[in-house]
Amino acid sequence: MSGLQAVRGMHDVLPEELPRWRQLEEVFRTVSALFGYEEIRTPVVEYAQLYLRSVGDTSDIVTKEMYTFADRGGEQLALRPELTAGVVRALLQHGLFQRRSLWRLWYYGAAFRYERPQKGRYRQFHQYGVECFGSPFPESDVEVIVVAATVLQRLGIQRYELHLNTLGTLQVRQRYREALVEYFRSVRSALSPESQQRLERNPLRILDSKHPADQPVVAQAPIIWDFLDAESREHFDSVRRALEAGGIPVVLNPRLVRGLDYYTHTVFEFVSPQLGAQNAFGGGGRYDGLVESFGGPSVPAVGFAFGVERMLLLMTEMPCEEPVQVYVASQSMPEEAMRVAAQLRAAGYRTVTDLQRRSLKAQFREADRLRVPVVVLVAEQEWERGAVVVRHLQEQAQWECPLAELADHVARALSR
RNA sequence: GCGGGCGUAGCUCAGCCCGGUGAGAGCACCAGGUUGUGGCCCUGGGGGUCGUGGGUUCAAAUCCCAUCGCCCGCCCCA
Repeated sequence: MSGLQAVRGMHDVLPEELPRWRQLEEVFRTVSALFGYEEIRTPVVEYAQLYLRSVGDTSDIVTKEMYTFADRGGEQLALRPELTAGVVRALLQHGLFQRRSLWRLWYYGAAFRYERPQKGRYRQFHQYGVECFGSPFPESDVEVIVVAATVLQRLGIQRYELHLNTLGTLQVRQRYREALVEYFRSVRSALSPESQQRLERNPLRILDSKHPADQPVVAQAPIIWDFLDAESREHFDSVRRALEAGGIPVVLNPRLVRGLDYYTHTVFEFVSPQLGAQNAFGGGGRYDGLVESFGGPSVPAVGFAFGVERMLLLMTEMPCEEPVQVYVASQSMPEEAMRVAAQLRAAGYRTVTDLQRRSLKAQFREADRLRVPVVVLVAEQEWERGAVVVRHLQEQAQWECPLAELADHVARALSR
């Protein structure tokens, strides 16, 4: 391990990629607010057992992907592998469910999983998500999905599919699970080794196995839609109708199951073929039992999370934020140039000067490289009369201007 | 955690198979051509522990082993 190297799977965000990150973050904020969602921030570190109770102990996230460690007092802590558990913990710790029966919340931050890095899969990654606590009704499922779709629309991400399914109530899920186990046992030897293991621990996950051997077996497996009771069916149909009415196209996928144990009823995933093996860049669903499983009141909830790095992979346009507007070049007069630059900044123009005492030619080259529209040239000849030269690069036009009127002249040049 | 590919200048890569000619190209960067002015062109220049460590050899970027990192698939999931 070289000392000058970021930890495996963890990445720097260099200046040239930051405009994109900022654009994402701004869209998260404005869209959340548009729907009345409030931001919540929770610690990056939690007690490790928090995740055992929420994500489920059959999930690999908990069994082998968590960064855990003991602090100096011997407490087992964990870097958060996802953010929902921490949000629920915070809500309960501060008694927020006693103050209001409905909470619309959003979060944004880093999460950590100890996995083998791949395209779109990192050990430190970022999630943006929203959670709606307090409504058992399909309107809230729909609202949350519409928030997600609005975010994508504002970011110009278009080539994706929204996959939708239902897991039904806990009872439905239980009965379906039994039927699945029975079926997969009967064809056990045809399954991949990984899926044979999953059969005991988490049989639903076999459905979205990508292993070639599993494909034909999965295609013949029982379908959850045949197990839905009236309540589950009605909830599912209602969500579908509303999304259709809202002009949000969905792909119904009976084999979509989500990794985390706490989902009931609606589950959904945003997928894109551009991402390779990690083709899902966002997902969520309803988790009515989660709050209660923490020892809290019975509060229904729906939510989703986007993987920020995966969204970045889908964003083709690079927004250019706050480009420099004026370059103050000088003929061996760095101090005067700094004063002129200060004057322009005071007038509100984003302005830079040369800091390397380079030739005029080099300064103009730099201005051109920065795509600065206007160069102000400070040179002895004009300076003696209290003037400078204003040059408009693209139009190759330049004129002399008294120092006192510089801001006006720059304004005029910039408006061309 | 499992299987495979790859690490040579800031970037993209050639050289590696058949060890030995001064470690190269394009782009980028710097300077000059234009002693008050950019983009194009010309000329020159800076920059490399050939991922790291060990081994084989008279000699290793080149062969062998280990290790770290990246990429692809499985797993997992955002």
